Amino acid sequence: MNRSASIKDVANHASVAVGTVSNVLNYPDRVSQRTKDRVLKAIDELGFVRNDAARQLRAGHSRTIGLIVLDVGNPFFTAVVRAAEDAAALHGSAVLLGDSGHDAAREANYIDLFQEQRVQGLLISPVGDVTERLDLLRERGVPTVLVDRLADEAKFSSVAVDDDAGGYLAARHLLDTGRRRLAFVGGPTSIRQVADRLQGARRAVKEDADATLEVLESEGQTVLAGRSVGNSLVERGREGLPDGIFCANDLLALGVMQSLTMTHTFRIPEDVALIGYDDIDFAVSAVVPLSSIRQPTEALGRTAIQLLAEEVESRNPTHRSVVFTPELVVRQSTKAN
Amino acid sequence: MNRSASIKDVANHASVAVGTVSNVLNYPDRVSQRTKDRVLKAIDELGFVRNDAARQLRAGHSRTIGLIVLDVGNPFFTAVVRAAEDAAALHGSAVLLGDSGHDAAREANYIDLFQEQRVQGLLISPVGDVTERLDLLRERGVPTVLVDRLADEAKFSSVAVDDDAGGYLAARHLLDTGRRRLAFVGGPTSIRQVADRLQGARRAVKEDADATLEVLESEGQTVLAGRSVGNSLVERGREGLPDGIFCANDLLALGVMQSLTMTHTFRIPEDVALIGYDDIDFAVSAVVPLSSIRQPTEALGRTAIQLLAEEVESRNPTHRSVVFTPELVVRQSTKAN
DNA sequence: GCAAATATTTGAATCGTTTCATTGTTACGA
DNA sequence: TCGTAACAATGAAACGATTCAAATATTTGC
Repeated sequence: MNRSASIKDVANHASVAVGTVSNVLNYPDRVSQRTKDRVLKAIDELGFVRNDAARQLRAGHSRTIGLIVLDVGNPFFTAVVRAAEDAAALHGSAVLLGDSGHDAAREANYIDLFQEQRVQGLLISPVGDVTERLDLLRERGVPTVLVDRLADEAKFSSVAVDDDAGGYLAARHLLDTGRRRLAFVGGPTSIRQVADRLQGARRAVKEDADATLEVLESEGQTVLAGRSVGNSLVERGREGLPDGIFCANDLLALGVMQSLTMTHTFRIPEDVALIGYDDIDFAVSAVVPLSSIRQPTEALGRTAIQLLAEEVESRNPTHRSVVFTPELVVRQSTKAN
Repeated sequence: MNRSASIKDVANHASVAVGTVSNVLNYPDRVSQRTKDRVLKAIDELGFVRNDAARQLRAGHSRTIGLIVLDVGNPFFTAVVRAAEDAAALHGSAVLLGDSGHDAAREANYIDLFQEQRVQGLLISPVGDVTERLDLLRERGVPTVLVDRLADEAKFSSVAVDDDAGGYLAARHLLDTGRRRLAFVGGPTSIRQVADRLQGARRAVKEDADATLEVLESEGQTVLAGRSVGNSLVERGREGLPDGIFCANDLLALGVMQSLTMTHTFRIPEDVALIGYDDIDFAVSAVVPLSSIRQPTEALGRTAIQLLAEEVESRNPTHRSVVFTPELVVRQSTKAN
């Protein structure tokens, strides 16, 4: 069997018209039970599978939406992807996933590919700035929603998480559990996420007159970078040590934790409380389970799809931006003394 | 601009025939420079983008291949995905990615979707056994390659990694660095990967008459499961302790490491050597950098695409299975005494 | 048993591209 | 000047599904 069966083959085999087969597939109520049975039997016998290309051609658009993420390996995006897939399934569409890997050229490739596929719309976490190509897409009327990046509402809808609020939440929690000499670990501050989280932390500390915040800039956002910051803290000795540390992400926090616990000079949370950001899977299984700030990834993904659906349905292009507030997850590393 | 421009619009605008526009797009050499310029100008002015559905319909197949993985969050699959995308790009095709999340229903959905899309072929890490649906696909002549699972060569091509060899490699390394009382941590042994790795370790231990292997079954493959095994080892005290531990994956190994280092009774690697499996990103940044067994994910992805290309091109269905040998990565946790 | 109303079925037209046999054009050697 | 390649451009036919006005069957009410 070389060429797969078409609707015409099914029609012949069941001795009906092609339109009838189509009706069985799309409007079963219009067809009598008898013919429906015959047609379904023929479909089964021939192993007929709808040709989506032909269907799309006629319909003028596909039933898929494009999703371009910066890095499928990042648990944050993985979760968004999953939520988006599930939400899209409810709308009867499927998600085409592209991974730009922070590479503008790959991103451009995917944008072009998805445009040729006539996707219903596009969800994208853009590499760097909103590019020309993306603007062009918008002008051509392809509904587009930016993910994890705030956008000019005149141009795009977008969903993002409020990092300032997350920073505030983390610092507020440390303060509320009695800590007074806080430290922020993260860097470089040129990264928007890091800067916003720090700003939120500053805001919380200002509210308590007797509290202080020290900034320890790290070289990157890895476990190793965290460990190196931790080591410098250990060298300082007991008197200079902050009693509450907020790390810009969980990897940093795990590194700091390794340094502090290895020496056995400091106990977490008795001597120092420690909180991270992102609530990655490893947070719960750290030596001391790590408190963290959780981003509502499922809601983000779901909302992205919903905004996209709104754009697709409404003819006139009004855009919306939705900002989510992250959530505090308390574990042992910040238990009150 | 409501409906996007078609090739016919371009033809009118440039005052040429539709066939000529098509030639400019597909066989630029057949067209004179003068008309080519005119057509390209028209394409640009109208913002024409090829409609892939129409192209596919005519061609009878798409330029995409489907890839269904068990879990995009798993670093192993993420790496395979990336390699497959790059390799496919070289062949001029794009990858449609689906995440079954170990769920047979989602897997089935993707198989159906991809079939409607008339993908050129399918790469799949099946949930559980090779299902009926997959067999059907094969019978319908959709080239299919199984990833990370050995297959009956009469039916499918496949790429996989030799877990027995990996187990052997890990145990052999412990033995070669002077360890004699080995322990294997992993479970449940009903998982093929776990069983194979254990079997390989047994094979290595048999080669050294004075060496022993003890099996410590864990409840799952997580950090917590590892920690609980580790704790029971600590309770045993110094005399009963193995001097070399091989864990069925890195998460387990990290858990065991946490237990042993926290108590400060045992040192790694001086008292106990520890080796994991998978070489996840966290392995290098553990408290004691963890030795591990690395799977050649890039080669796996690349080869999967290549096998698929072979199936697509050759009319007669001969299948190949490629088995990769994993690689030992030595770090501090198994340094010789 | 008949007309009207309703339910079912039909099949030609359409979507946008590629293909390919045909026609038109140019250049060159005899 | 003519014949013949070689090259360019043409446009109708095909791909497979959906749509919809028209044709045909069936049911209903009287």
